[in-house]
Amino acid sequence: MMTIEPSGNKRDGIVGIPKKPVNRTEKRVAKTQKKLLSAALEVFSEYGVDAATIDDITQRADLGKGTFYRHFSDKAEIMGCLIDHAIEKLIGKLRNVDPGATIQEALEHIINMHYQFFLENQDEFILLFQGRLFLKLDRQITEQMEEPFNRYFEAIESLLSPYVSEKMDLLRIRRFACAVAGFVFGFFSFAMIGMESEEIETSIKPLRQSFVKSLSSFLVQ
Amino acid sequence: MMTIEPSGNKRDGIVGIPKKPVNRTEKRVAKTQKKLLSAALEVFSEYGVDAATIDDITQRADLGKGTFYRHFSDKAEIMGCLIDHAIEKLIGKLRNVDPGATIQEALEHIINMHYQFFLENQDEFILLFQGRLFLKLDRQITEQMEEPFNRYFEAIESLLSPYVSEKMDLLRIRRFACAVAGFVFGFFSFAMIGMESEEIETSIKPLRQSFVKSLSSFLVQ
DNA sequence: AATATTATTGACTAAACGGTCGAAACTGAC
DNA sequence: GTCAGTTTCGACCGTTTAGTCAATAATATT
Repeated sequence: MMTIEPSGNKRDGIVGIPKKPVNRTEKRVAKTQKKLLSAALEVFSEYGVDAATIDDITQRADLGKGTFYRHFSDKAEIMGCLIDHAIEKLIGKLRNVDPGATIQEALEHIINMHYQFFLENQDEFILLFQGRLFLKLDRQITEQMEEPFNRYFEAIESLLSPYVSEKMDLLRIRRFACAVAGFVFGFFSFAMIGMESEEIETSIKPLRQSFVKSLSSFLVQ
Repeated sequence: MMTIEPSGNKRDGIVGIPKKPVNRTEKRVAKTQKKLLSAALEVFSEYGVDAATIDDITQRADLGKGTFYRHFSDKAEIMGCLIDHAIEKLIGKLRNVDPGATIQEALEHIINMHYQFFLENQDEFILLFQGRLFLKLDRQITEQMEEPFNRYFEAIESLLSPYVSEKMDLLRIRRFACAVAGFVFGFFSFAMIGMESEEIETSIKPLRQSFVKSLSSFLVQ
């Protein structure tokens, strides 16, 4: 009656339109998948992606081990789903910007949305940052991992393109995206061991202002 | 004749004064340890710390497996040595700053030295960044990992203390250190997938200038 | 209700890994 | 050269883990 589609479509179910389940079987399947995904997110952020085992995930999800393999081919695949999901959430936040905003306002919006996202979704923040590590690591995994990050870059690019002159090359925008992402990710990463969580909010404000000033001059110059 | 000292002193041998080996046995031991450390550094940065196995390390070092356990108690210990070493190298670069420099020059020096360090020691950069991940992860490992990072913070603090008023609280300096480290680490991390390596150098320059301006106003304000 | 289809289960297997230990190689002292 | 002390070696063992599969439970169809 209903067979779980092979590899390609699994991610679409999460990232794309969630296709309302119609009958009980589909509801059960959706529920199981959701349980697996949220259990994996917790476990990955607690133990680290590498240290986490399939048993950790299924035990936390209160499901049999075989069930995992009916939904995902391995740990890399479920991690890919989670990264996709997290990035899509972050991109969604970035998109709802006031169309009449100045460039400074747009920049502040970008940084604020990153800030908000990390505060609200610490697990996903940690996950994204773990994914970010695969730099020189195994090529297969790396290339698979980079794709959602590229979508993220493109989202920032399209958000800023209205503000820059048409002769503005993509390279500059990409540089900007790197700088913002690096600043925000990196700042929060370090802030988390360097200061208490309540201090982060007060300390980010003046720095953000200066950073926005720097960035806007970097963009128009 | 010569017994390898237990746990505590192993790190000193790397970080502190390297104590010249006098006889052939000590030379051999030093050489073995060096082989293990550089093999581990390569393997960690290629496969990731968690994915790397002891066999990976000893095979790359062309040594027997038992030899590893004669020098290090486990993977965490050898990683601790490598992180110590990398941070010490970075701190060393930070220290040789012109005593008569202005605050802007000092800030640029800090950023430049980070930049230089990462260009010259990509493996160690990746290693430090992997270490940075252990945020919510297992407490024991986390606390052990944070100690060298705190030394790093302190180095930046002492470097800047001459320039700020004596009423300047440590918290502000720590915030600054977080911002610099986050900016540099994060920028390079993202730059490595966002742009080609030759572009990084040209793109960091204008951004660094603006960043320095922001930071100095953040410090004096 | 009976049957078919699919999802779930968890015991099981094979492989991988961490860590050990006795043998062998190396070194220095005599 | 011999002997004692030390390092190195890699086969070995126990544990852990990824992945399988036959049995079972849940749902849909008739």
